[in-house]
Amino acid sequence: MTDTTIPTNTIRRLPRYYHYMQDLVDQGDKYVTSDQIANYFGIHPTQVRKDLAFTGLIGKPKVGHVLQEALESVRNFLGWDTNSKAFIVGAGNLGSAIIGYGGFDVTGVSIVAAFDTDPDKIGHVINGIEVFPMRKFTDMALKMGVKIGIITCAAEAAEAVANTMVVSGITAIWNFTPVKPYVPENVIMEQTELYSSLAILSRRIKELEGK
Amino acid sequence: MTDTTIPTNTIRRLPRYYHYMQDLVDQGDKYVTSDQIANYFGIHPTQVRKDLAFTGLIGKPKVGHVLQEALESVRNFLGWDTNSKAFIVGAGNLGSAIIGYGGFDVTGVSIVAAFDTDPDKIGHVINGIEVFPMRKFTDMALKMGVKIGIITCAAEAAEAVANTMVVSGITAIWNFTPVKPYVPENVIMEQTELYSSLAILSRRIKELEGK
DNA sequence: TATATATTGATAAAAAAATCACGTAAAATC
DNA sequence: GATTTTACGTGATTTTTTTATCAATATATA
Repeated sequence: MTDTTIPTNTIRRLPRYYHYMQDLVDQGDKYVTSDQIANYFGIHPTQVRKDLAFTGLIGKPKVGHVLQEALESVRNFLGWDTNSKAFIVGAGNLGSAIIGYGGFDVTGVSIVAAFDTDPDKIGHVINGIEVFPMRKFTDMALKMGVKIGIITCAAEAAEAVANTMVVSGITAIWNFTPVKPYVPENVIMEQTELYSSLAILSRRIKELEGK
Repeated sequence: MTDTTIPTNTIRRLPRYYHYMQDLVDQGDKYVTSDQIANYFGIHPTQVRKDLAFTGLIGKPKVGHVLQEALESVRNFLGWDTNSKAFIVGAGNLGSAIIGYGGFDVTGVSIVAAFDTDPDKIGHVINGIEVFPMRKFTDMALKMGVKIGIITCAAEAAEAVANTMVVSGITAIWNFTPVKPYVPENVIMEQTELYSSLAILSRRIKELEGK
């Protein structure tokens, strides 16, 4: 319906609201106001309203939002209400951490198989997920209709892995390497660079010291 | 000198440029142009110029930048030229992944000790880093003058851990939990939420399907 | 039932970020 | 040596994002 693209920042903030609202439910609350959320995160109430409005949520004056409705609305908006399978390539430390993270359950994404080229890793089971040889990727992905691929291998291999993913019908890639693999336009790529966060930290420290 | 605050987005992009430029060096190049970087990342050349200008770098028309100079300039700007120690709290999957990541070397940050409350984890050595009981945190941090803290424990413990960090002289916190602990203003906090990335992915998939 | 209050959604204003456009400088070519 | 080309830096412009304002409305209270 809405043809406007959703700001990435909005999408980034919503999971936080979600988590906070879940906490409120757990402690027995039934309602939440935008001001409450804004206050908790130290951001502007109007921003929270705008963000929530994107999900189609409408609140009641003087009351705010019914938590259950709000949670559902965000869940639905983010696509967390449909289950989808993911393959992960790279069963090293980072891969294992992602596999074992557990926190993704709520997003409806479940990692169903891991892949690696290292013979020492193949055959192992991490948190219930088996590690298969990389050459089986395409076959299995096509057969199982997997659409999400996670890249946690070494940077040098990322380009090749991304290529394999594309030809295997993967339409969304979550890439943890600092490399930016070339993929067709219709493939969604989300890059999480661990050291860009560290960069912000060390830069801010430097700024502080300069004062 | 410059009293203007640096846009976070600039700081986030610079490590990517850095990595790309490092690759160019590795393949024997001596120079790089903004257009080259922009082209590689699919962004606007002016943006690259502006970003690099923040680091104080000035290029030569028709040539671009000497790679070695550019790398050094970025490194210096990001504070990657000074070594600093970090403590990590939570030696589970994610913590182990961060400890074993290795990619942080270039940033000058080195993780020197891990902490946990789980007796099963205490005493273990992960990638050369020993896991200490949490109660030793403050003592060790003060003694070693550690300024960076990384939180990879369970969300429920994050608030308490952050408090401990603050009283232990930590001035910069990298938080992987979805909780937003309260810290004094002078403490820098950088939040990496793994599932906010996943949120973007599943939302974009949904948008695509809607078309 | 009337009035006060809190919180909403919508719209306007401000701020920030990204892009464009232009003049300039170094190298390459003629 | 003159001309062309390429890439630079920077100020102006556009776009996007965030913040402020305000009328409307549901609840609580008198």
